[in-house]
Amino acid sequence: MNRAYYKKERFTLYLGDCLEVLRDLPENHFDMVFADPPYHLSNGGFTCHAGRRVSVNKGKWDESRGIEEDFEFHMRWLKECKRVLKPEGTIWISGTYHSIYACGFALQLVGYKILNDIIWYKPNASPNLSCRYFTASHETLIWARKSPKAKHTFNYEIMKHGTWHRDDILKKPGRQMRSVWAIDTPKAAEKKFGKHPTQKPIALLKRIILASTNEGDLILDPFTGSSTTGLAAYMYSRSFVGIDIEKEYLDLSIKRFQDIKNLERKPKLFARY
Amino acid sequence: MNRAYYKKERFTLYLGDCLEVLRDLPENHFDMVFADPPYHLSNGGFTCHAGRRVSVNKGKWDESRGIEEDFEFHMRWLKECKRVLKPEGTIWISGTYHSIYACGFALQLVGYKILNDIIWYKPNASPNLSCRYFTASHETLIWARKSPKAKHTFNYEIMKHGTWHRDDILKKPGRQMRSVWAIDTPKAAEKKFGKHPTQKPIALLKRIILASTNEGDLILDPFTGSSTTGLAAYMYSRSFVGIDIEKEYLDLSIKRFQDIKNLERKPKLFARY
DNA sequence: TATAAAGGTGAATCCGCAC
DNA sequence: AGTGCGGATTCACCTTTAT
Repeated sequence: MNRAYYKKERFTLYLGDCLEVLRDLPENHFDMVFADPPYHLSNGGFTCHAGRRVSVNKGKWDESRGIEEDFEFHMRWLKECKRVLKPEGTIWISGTYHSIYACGFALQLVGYKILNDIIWYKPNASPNLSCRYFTASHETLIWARKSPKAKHTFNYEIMKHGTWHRDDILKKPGRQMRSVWAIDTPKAAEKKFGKHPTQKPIALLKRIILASTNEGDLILDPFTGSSTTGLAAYMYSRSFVGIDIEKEYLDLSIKRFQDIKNLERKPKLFARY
Repeated sequence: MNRAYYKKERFTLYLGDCLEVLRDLPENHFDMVFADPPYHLSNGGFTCHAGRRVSVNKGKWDESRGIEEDFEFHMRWLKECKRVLKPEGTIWISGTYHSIYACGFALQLVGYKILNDIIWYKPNASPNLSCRYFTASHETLIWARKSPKAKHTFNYEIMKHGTWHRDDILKKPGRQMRSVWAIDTPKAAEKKFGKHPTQKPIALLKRIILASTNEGDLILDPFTGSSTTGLAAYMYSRSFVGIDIEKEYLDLSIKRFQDIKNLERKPKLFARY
């Protein structure tokens, strides 16, 4: 068993390759997985290597190879996550078009049942500078259940009657939560300890966790990055296990976790819903 | 060569299996393809057969078989569409989570380059009756180019400076068109000649056609249904070829096309942008 | 002290130009 | 013909200044 890189109360971090760490975790163990997998080789011509972005543009043959290799990778980690999920457990996957189609198709092939796809709309997205495309201003989240049969957690009333509409122009008060959410990308205040390229806003993870888990549940993030998932889990009295291959990001996670005590003094960030 | 089921001016319909009709069309011929492919066997437990929906629920083995068969089908029609597209041509694919991940991944494997994914948000979507999921209120559209190299058409200024904001709460006037569009589902007036299960609003197709084609361009819809694509193409002086395997839907298409003359008297439907 | 206006900064991609 | 650099593009944020 891998030794934890950091453990405090209900917040645990493992340093290492996600497939290797996952193999050592017990099966039927987690209530929910949130995963923001890396893009790898395909499409963008970049891969994440030792914390730096390295060009791997080797022409069309390699690009198509990259797509297939990405897909194999997604199949592998999705299978491992399925093993460690409880039968009634669910998984969230986030991504842009570079990765989400391979992920979503792999998810279906591995046997998960998709429950919803959710669109995170970013009202404050950056403009498109090339002026030859639409301005990318959303990410896709897929929510799926391990087993086609089991009964998943969905906190319908909290989603419906919470005060989400105060920050989300698309949520109508007292109406059902829909599949498109308007949430700003993180502002400077949320990034004060350092930057992670795909850092999610805490408001997004809070909504996900409140919707699909209960107090005391155990949540896993196999590509934890700066651990926004872990912070939201901790705030709502869930337990958390995060994995990342980059020590740099785990150190950033720890700084953010230790700062939660400061956040506690700001009631707005801890508003229940 | 298949004989056209209907042809008038720039509006042509073929009756038959889309793969067979596509095989008879010349290569490097079309400027744009819009496709709303069927779900087939997987996931929903339904298949479209002779105009009726037939249950094909045969348990898990068949479900997984269905996913793979769907994928093979998507690979086939996407390859055929690639052949008939001009090098600088683009393709739009629409779908919900049941089909869009298989389609998107097949698209990438076949060698298209994804340009954007667009979210069609439906402000007037139906509520979720089970109360165990988020309310599905969007569809996904993928926009991709045949060749990774060639230069595609994108009418940036029309998208940016058009009056879209009059009907779309997410479009800011004078700002770039973004990847999430708020457009209502078709009202009764748009369905007066009959119903098609996945009929799209004319406003959606008008935006797509104005964004990604020029006057006189040739547009193909291999699963044309009630031919909303064809109507929008005709209104904007593009040429159109539609294919469907259901005679019933082609007859509906013809009724709608012949009614365009009436629409012409209603300036609102013909507003340029 | 709060609100409003004004100016500088940064992000990603493509183009043309020089070599 | 490939490489590599600089410029252009847009819009939300952040900071500074003004009311």
